[in-house]
Amino acid sequence: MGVDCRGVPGFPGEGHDHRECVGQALDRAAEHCRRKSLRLTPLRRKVLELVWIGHRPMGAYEILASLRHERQGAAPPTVYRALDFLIAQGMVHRIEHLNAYVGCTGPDHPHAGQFLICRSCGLAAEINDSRIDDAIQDSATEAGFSVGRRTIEVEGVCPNCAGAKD
Amino acid sequence: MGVDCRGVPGFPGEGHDHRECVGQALDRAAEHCRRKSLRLTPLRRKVLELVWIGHRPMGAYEILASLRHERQGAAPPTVYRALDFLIAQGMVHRIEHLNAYVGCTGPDHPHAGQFLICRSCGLAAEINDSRIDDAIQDSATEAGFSVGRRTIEVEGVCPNCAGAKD
DNA sequence: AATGTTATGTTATACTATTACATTAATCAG
DNA sequence: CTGATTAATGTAATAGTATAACATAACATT
Ligand SMILES: [Zn+2]
Ligand SMILES: [Zn+2]
Ligand SMILES: [Zn+2]
Ligand SMILES: [Zn+2]
Repeated sequence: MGVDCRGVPGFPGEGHDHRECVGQALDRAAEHCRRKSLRLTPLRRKVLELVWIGHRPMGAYEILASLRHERQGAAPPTVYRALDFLIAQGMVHRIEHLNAYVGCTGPDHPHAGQFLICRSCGLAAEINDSRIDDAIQDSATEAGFSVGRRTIEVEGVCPNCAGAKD
Repeated sequence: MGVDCRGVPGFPGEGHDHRECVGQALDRAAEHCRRKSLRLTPLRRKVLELVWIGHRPMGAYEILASLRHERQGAAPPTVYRALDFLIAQGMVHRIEHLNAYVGCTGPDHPHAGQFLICRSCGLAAEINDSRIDDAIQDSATEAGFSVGRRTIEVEGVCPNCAGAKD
């Protein structure tokens, strides 16, 4: 069934079964909400699906445009409120330097995502590497700084795109 | 003369001579431009000075408002163009998650800044810790990803503010 | 001075996000 | 089931951030 696009870290290969990939994300979200007695409403579910449509970060207004295909009256707050919920639940991360949003593969335990973002194809891979977290923690501690939310975003070229240059 | 606010890493203490601190930043900028035959125009110099006024990230429109005190016709492009120049020369960094800009202490060799940003007082300390860079580099390499620009922003509580709680 | 280049002025607009308040839908007590 | 309560969404307006496009001015080179 192609490459497992939930594999972290890594970029999804070309052949991966993306329908399955999105389906799993939606299933995880449903299960997560069920356990926490939260409401994965049709709107929230749809926004999550739209965020997952590619493995690339999507802008809020891009999501809004898609959403309007089936929900004609949707407005910015419609999307931003759904995103707020999904982010609070760890199902979506915000990429600061793109003002864009991307689905998270492992919402079970809270974490700030660490991202590799390809400048060529736009795909984003979430890596959650404890070495990076540890290095930040060590450095901050030496400065007497108590660490909260972290933003780790690395722009560069993914292996697929680097290979394509040959 | 108080704590040296150019010391990296670290947060400037209360007593540091900030006039001197800004003066040094402007001097470094002038020297940098002289060596590279770049023009540190009055506008660019003033914007750099405004960015340096606090050790806290400043928004573009906040800079614009200050700038207008002495340059009545200033408009958004006035500020953004100066910031573009200063960023390209490594004299200023952009803090993505605040949409704000902060002066860099070491523009000599190009680098992406790593920042500790206090959620209480707003001060930003630039740390450029090779351990963090190395961890990112290692992780990216294992994913086959070639690293370009990095965004490392850590929000938390600085030692001054943590101490103030007592 | 004539020319080409870089920087700035100026106006308008695009893009991103939030406020405020009205309405609807789900939950819960009785 | 009804009514009260809370949570979610609809809707309109606005705030905040950044850029496009073109004109003018300053600077550098010949
Ligand atoms: Zn994640
Ligand atoms: Zn790529
Ligand atoms: Zn720096
Ligand atoms: Zn502080």
